[in-house]
Amino acid sequence: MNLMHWRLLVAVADHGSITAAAGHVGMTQSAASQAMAGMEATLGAQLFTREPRKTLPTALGLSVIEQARVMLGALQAIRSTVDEARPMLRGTIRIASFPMVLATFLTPFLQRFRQLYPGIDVTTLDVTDNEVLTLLEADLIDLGVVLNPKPERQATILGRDCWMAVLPTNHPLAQRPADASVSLEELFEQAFVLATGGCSANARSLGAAVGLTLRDIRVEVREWSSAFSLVREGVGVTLVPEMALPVERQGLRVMPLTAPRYREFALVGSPNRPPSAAAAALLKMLAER
Amino acid sequence: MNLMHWRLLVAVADHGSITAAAGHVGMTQSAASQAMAGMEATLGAQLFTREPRKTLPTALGLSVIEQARVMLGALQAIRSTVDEARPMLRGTIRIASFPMVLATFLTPFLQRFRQLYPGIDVTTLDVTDNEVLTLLEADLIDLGVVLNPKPERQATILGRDCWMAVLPTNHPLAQRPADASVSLEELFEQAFVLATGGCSANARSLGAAVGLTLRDIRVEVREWSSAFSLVREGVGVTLVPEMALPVERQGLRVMPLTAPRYREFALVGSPNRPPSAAAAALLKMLAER
DNA sequence: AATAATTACGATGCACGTAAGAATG
DNA sequence: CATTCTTACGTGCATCGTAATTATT
Repeated sequence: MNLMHWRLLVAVADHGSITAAAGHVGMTQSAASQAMAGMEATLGAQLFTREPRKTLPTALGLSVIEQARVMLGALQAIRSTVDEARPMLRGTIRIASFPMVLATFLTPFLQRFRQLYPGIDVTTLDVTDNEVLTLLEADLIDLGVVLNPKPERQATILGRDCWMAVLPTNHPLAQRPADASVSLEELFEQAFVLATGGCSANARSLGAAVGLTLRDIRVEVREWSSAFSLVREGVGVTLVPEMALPVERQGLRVMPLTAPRYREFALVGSPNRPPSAAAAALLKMLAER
Repeated sequence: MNLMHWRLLVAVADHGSITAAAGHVGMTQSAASQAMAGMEATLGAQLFTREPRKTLPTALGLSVIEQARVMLGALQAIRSTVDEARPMLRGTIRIASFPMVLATFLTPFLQRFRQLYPGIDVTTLDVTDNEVLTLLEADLIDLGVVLNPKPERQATILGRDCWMAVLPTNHPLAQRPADASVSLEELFEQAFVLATGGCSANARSLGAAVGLTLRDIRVEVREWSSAFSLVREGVGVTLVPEMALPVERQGLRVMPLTAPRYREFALVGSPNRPPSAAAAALLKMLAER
């Protein structure tokens, strides 16, 4: 009982003749006759009455045909689905992002994506946030991770994290109760260790956005981890994304901001051309996550 | 791409493993692996990603599986339909009716029925209306045609026809305009040819039902055709069912009754036992006609 | 080592086509 | 006599199973 046989069954019903149906599905009269006989034998019931000039469905045949159409419809739907998905089957996506984000958000997501779209090669570049913009502008990558995307740019949010104040345990502000917070204004008055994580979005830019400036920058470092050492040594306080916090926080007091500030990571496509089918699939999956 | 393969596809999705799915549908690992590879090759797209411990559907695979379930559902529906229809596949129905009805209503209907239920033998007996009742009562037949069934008896209407007055062309009442009618009262006053057609429902019983009696019965015959000859010869007028009218109406004036009277034919089952599956199928088909 | 998938290969069987036969109008 | 379905028979492809291979944990 092959699938072709169900097509044949419906064709016989539509044409009122095995011969005509056979021609329609590309079989011999003989093959069609045998196939129909075989189906009836398998089901153990007569589906058509053979009269000299025409073969018409029995009552049971009519029911069966109706459901056979459903079956064939589903089969056709499968074929359409596959054909429509064909552009997304193969392809390449180059994604640029900056350190931390790659490991924290992108990697687990891409693992799932690669599982769902095994034909699409996804390569990632680990650069700075400014370089992402350059690469996007030059169309050297398909997608890039940007921080705090402008609303006019269509961007898909990948995740966000919260800026946290980090102080030496013995710092006066660190003596507040367990669930206390610290305001950006207070923080900016302190001796400060400015860490950038290689990003242009850092404590300084965060302050600038609300008209605050750091009063007393003692050191400026690129690596977040360096900043934590300096804070432990009592050089100053610092402000870092939650994601960058170390597991070992001995000697550090981590406090939320009174008015929480976030940085959002989003994936954006090239500003110059629409995303490829592969990239579109990735963005769609991200949006539906 | 066999139907079993679609079952396999769904089973793989459900079990997350080709091996487990193979066992579930009764195949070897090898056969299953080959089958899946074959399906993917035929569709020209990868449906699963093979990882060492599990094989999970790709995005396309998920869509395909969804529709494959529809397909298999339809297939299962077909199997159920056939199984449920099995009692109606074979059987015997004996139907008793009386002349005219058999030819006019029953035969074309039974022709269609035999086409739709070729496994059911339908035999017909041609008897009088009284005999039908006797046969039904004695459970010697499955179905019988009765005239004007009592409402309390569950009966399926086969058809009806209209009582018509038949007069000699030169009869005084026959001189009325083309679309004129004649009342039962007028008719019963005339010299009358009483025809019965072998039925107990005839002009006399029709009159008795409304308190009229035939004033002047000149002849009483069994065959309708005999009555028409007598009317042509001017022996009297008669009242016959429309169905019984001859094609050749030379010398006859056929007029409707002023208050039309009908006789209804209906199929009823035995009053003692429920109808067989086969008989039920016939009654259902008649009711849905 | 254990589990899972793929590959190789031989065998079975099913479905097809050619061709002849039967039935019906 | 033409049309349609069925039967007979031989062939070929598809699919299956056994068993060996690969790959991963």
